[in-house]
Amino acid sequence: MEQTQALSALAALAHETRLQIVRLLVPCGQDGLSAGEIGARVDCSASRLSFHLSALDQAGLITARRDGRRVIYAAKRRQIGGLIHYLLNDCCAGDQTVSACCRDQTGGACHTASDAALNDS
Amino acid sequence: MEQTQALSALAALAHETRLQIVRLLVPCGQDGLSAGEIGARVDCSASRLSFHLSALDQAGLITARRDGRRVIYAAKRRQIGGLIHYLLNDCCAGDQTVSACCRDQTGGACHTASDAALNDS
DNA sequence: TCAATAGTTCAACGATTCATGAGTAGTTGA
DNA sequence: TCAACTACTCATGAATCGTTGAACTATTGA
Repeated sequence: MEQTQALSALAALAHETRLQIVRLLVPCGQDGLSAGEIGARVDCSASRLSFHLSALDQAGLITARRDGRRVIYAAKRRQIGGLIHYLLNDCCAGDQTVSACCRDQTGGACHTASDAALNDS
Repeated sequence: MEQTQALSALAALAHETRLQIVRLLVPCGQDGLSAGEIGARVDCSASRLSFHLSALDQAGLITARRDGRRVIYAAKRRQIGGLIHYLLNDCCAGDQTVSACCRDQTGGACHTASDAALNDS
């Protein structure tokens, strides 16, 4: 993933409704959900929903396909994984503390030897 | 990490200059860099830099401490790791495809059996 | 062909964010 | 105390984003 792509993906996710849409779509996999179903669960107007869906689409985080009179949206899980990979490896250069906290957040503690004594770095 | 916190962290990262600052600070760990050093490497005006640094600070992604006449900024790596953990586990519910693509992006291929045949979901 | 259904697009408005430059505040050394 | 240095705050104008409602397009079935 390139920086431009990552930036637009981050901007797309930095919105409550859109994050909620992604949260809904990921477990549905390729089957996805229709715009109407998403709208019913997300509770926003049709035009607003359409706006957010196209923002996610343009950011490359979801795909759209028509099925009769419905439009089905599905999460592009590989792209989402790619974004997380980018944050972890490109932006944080595979930093051990970041990786450790990414893997394990139970209790908010980090478990790498070198960071056991750190306050909140 | 809570949703509100994650949203502000995502919004903070969704900007080229701020992402660049994080990229600079993570490898420096607790030592961090002074505002002046960051400004020299990031190439933006002092006031703009200050604005971006305070945005990152408010989002909980960096810390500031004074050292003489300098102000030293350091990445809060645990928070950054927490954000990535949130994306992976809360938003994507630990989805296997997302996790696999997050771990391995070589060639852009995913390696879970169930997703080998998927196009780009 | 026509009505109903499912979604999208558009213009308009308000709110927020961004970049700039001027001015201000804290720290140091003479 | 004062000048130099380092960094922040504030006011401004421009640009972007988010929301709304009305109008539009595409599809289906009678």
